[in-house]
Amino acid sequence: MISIYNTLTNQKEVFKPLVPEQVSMYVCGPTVYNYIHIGNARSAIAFDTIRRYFEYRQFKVNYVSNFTDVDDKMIKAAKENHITVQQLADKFIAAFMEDTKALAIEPATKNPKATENIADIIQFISSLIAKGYAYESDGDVYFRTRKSPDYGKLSDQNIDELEQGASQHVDTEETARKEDVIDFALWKSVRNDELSWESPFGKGRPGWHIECSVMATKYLGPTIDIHGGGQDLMFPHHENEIAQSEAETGQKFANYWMHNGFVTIGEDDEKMSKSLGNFVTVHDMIKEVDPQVVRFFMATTHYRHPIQYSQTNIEEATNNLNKLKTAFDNLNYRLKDAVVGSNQEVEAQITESLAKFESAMDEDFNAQNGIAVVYDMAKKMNVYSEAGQVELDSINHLLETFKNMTAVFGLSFDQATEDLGARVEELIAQRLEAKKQKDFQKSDDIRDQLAAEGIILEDTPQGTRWRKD
RNA sequence: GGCGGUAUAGCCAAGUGGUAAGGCAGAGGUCUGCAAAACCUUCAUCACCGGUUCAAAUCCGGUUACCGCCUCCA
Repeated sequence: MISIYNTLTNQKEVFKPLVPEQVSMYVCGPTVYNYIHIGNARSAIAFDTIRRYFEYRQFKVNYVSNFTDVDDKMIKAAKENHITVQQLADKFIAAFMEDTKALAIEPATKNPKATENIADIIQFISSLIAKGYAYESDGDVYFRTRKSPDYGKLSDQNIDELEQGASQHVDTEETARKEDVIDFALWKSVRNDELSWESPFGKGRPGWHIECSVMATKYLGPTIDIHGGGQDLMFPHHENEIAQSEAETGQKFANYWMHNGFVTIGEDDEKMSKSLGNFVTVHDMIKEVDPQVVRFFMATTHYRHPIQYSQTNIEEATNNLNKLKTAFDNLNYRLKDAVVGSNQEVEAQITESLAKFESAMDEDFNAQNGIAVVYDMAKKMNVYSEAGQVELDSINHLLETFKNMTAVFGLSFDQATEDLGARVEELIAQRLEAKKQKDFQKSDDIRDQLAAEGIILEDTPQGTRWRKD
């Protein structure tokens, strides 16, 4: 039984899917006007990990995540680069695919684009107008926020206080067209030659929030199981999505709302964001940091907690990941001398670890507790790899279980079957011979030489084990 | 001003009533020709004050500090 912390109710709730064994998830994706930054990556990793755990738990997951490929920022960036909005979008969608692949994020079931759903968006807006939830004003269309009876329920905001807050940040020209300052745009009129579409309300383009309502309901139905995104999207974006969607369908939009924490950066622990200009793109980061380390670091931090992206934390993650890799390799090395059969004690430990892992992850995807079980497994694997006699079935079972658990975090461990090459094999053999003759000077020289080439030799009772540095 | 979130060892970080998981770093030890890897041992009373309780990091009240949202942002 999986529990989820639901931002809508501010408490943990038992997850009950709309359809047994299935999960529909909608996660707000990026605006594709630049390379994604590590905050976007954090969100994608958090929800990918959640998705992977559902899949581990045998759920069939329908995971939809959009690309916002038309808005003011897109148009501005396209102009600056003297390319079309479409070309800009194509470029950064391709980059997104590349970056997320490096971070071992599974492709979404569907990545709809706003521009591919304009007809549905217009339809949705027309319907809201017909129902009295929206109104046209000088070519724009706005949502009547006050018609939404429980507006503010997600972010726990009071509509009157929002109104006060909103009045401090107004674009007077736009306000003049609104009935109420807290109304938000569904459709923005376009008067020049910018990217636009014809509509019953005139030439224009969709507002930001509407695309998610349209695409979520279109691809996943009027009610979805889980809607996710970064904490900063809670208000106004998700609040507005709820208002629009529930006005249109008359049904609850999403049963569970999940929001991931931020990435902070620098000594001040400051929130990283594009507007502050202190962001690191994934494109740049993975030139310097192993993407698997980043994946590990972010996936094993609790998704609701902030992540401090720092040199120290990345180094620590590197050490921890190496520890896991070493444990895997150490046990893997014993396959060659394992005897047929299985070990009851080891089997019992596996069963126990699995139960612990699952109860940890069932509890709102508590990755910290989950990874603690993985560390424990690694320790058991190391202990077993030093046993005098090891059993083939149990080694394989341990390795397989370890792989399954770590796969939830997007990690993969491969059996080292790589051929080192005849020259290296020969050197290892020479070192062994030198050791036999107690010519330690020579054996150490060979070890140092290989170490310089990135090949680490380790002596065990079963022979010389090697790994790449 | 409104709303929300944090505060646990040198660092990262679990833990919502029963006497502090785990990892990194550190110290000591075992194994090894020496290493490496690994294993073992060791390392905190939970921001502060007050209260409830047989019992609180965990509940209640208050204080302080930091962070986020309320405007584009994952």
